Amino acid sequence: MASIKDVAASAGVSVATVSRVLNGHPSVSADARERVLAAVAALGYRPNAVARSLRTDQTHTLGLVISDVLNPYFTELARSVEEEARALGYSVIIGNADERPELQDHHVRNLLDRRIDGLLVSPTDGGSPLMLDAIRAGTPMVFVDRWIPGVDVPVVRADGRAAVRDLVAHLYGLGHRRLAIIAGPAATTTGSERVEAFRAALAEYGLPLPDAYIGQGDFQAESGRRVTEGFLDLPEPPDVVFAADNLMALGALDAVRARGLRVPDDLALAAFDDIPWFVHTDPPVTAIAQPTGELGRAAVRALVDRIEGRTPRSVTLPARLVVRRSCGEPPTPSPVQRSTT
Amino acid sequence: MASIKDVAASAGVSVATVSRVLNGHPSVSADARERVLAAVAALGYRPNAVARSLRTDQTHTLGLVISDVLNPYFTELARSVEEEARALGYSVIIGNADERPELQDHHVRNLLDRRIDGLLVSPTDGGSPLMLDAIRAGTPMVFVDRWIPGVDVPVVRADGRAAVRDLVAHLYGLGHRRLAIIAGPAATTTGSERVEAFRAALAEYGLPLPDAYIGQGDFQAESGRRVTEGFLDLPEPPDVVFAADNLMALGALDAVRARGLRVPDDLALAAFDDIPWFVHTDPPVTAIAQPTGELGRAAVRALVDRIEGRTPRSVTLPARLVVRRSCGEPPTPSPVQRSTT
DNA sequence: CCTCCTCGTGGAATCGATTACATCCCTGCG
DNA sequence: CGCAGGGATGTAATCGATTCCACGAGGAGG
Repeated sequence: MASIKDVAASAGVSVATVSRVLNGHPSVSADARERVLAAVAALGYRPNAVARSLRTDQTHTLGLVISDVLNPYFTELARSVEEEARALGYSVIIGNADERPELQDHHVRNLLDRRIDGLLVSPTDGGSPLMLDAIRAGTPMVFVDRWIPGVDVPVVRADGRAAVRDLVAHLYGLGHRRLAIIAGPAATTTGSERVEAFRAALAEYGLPLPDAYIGQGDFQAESGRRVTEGFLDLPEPPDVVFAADNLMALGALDAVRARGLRVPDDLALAAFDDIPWFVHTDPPVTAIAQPTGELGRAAVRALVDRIEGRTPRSVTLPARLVVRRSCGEPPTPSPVQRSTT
Repeated sequence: MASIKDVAASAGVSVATVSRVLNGHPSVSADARERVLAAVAALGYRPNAVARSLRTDQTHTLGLVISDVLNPYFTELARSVEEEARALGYSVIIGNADERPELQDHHVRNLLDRRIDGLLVSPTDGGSPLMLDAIRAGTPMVFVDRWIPGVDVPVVRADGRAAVRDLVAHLYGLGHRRLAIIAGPAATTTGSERVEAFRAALAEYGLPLPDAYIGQGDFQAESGRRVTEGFLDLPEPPDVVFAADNLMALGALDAVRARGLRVPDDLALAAFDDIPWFVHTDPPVTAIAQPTGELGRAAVRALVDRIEGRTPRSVTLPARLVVRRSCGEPPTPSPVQRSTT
């Protein structure tokens, strides 16, 4: 592969001049510029990004470590992150942690070794020593969706509290009184926050949230299935389960179906995170939708602000309830937004 | 960030010795090795992958350019690719082409500039000049899922012909005679092959495939919707539509639902690519399942073989029919595999 | 006891870019 | 006509690693 030296030789100039032409430096004669450009075209020369990065100490690359690529929510997030990054002149390397802290560390280490300019993380746990070190060392970082409490890193996320309150209102209106939740890992902020929001909303209606109605999941489908089976085996099973993410809702659906029971008649279901498939499941699933694309874009903007020396801001956007049929018919005629499809 | 020089200074040895220790070169005294390791630990030193790559001309990185990250099939593919690559000591940079040739070129160029060791591509079109040049220049490359005819690049893919035949047998057995297909872009191999396999299978039953029953889609949900509406507007609408990928099937479902019609009574539906959600849609969707994980792993192995100087092999694995309820009840009692859930 | 290897080690070149600094030439002004 | 200033260009240092080569010390064999 042709290098800058080959171009210089072919154009009859020095490498410095070639570099100047390529970087738009003003003081280059029209003649030299022309010859260089011709040589570049003739040789099909492309600058070696590796060499450039070594010299400039910039890779124009962002790292994105997400909890689970198979989760459509994170897929959409990754997509919007890449789009916005591309628009700002950055590439993105995605690391999939699969909800496993040691895999998350693997990716963080790998990305750091590659000298990415900044890191976007949706932490799988409360923060490994590695991650804490990276923050302390000043690695530009932004948390997205989930975060690690107690560290000074901007956070871009959705606030689901109002939507959870709307959901509980909706459920209460439909006559449900025994509400259960499939929680995410307590080590994640989204895992614990969603339970707290749910508990607070229930309290407003004087409803309890007994321990037996809090199932411990791990944001994966299998745990949703297991927890739901546990709920159904209870002497007094809940009327509704609220899954803290879409994959656990899928697992819950599996479990209900495997028992030959029906949603919402035997057990109602709602989920955090809305995805296109929820429109077409049997029945369509009532869910809390996050502004996923906007979160991804805002996260990139914050990170690039930090990288380029501006002051990044934390961003919190509201989530909203999308009522479908999985909690009972007909939906209460309320000001709450209805699904359009 | 500490460099190899800092380590050398702190250990009281030369950079050459540090490098030898780090790379497991044999001729280093136990004493020196110990001092170097201590210095590495004390400084928290991590080798700069950028510098190393410049010198060794290897990045230990694979590029993966896929057609659409939002398509669960490709997400699963990406995941298995990353897993296998990691197991073999490589990282993966994913580029999402969004079914747009110019975006595909953007990513190929970007990956080439970063001097990735090899490229895994699921081409969105018949091959841009850029891609053809890269192949000619000897870039290690492997096609996965889709490929470009006429070039000497190993292909890892699933053969769906037998499964399509099984599907047509199933449909015929249920009494369907007017079968239509939502095709993918003709410029992609999977786009045209699936139509051909469908046409061939229909011919075995003496059924025609009129042009009006071939809808041109682009593998995205919206096109599935549009094409399905066209079918429904026909003076003689089809009994069944077969969508060439899962997203167009989703669009078809949307279209049917928007008209207040029902699957399978008013229009039966089958899809190429099986995904977890198809179990829970209303009704569960009959689909052709590819061995996605195995495809991803085989593709990585082929590419790494090529990179490390061994001879890569093309791989073709069979797809299989998974019967559910979207084409009618009850499924014919046939030797064909039934969905277990 | 001398020579020859081998082992451990350091010095320095190298990968492909960017960029500070030096140089040269030309123009404009006093 | 001479000198200052600025534009165009080249030389060389630099980024952080790897690796070839040379060198010194020490052990083995004659």
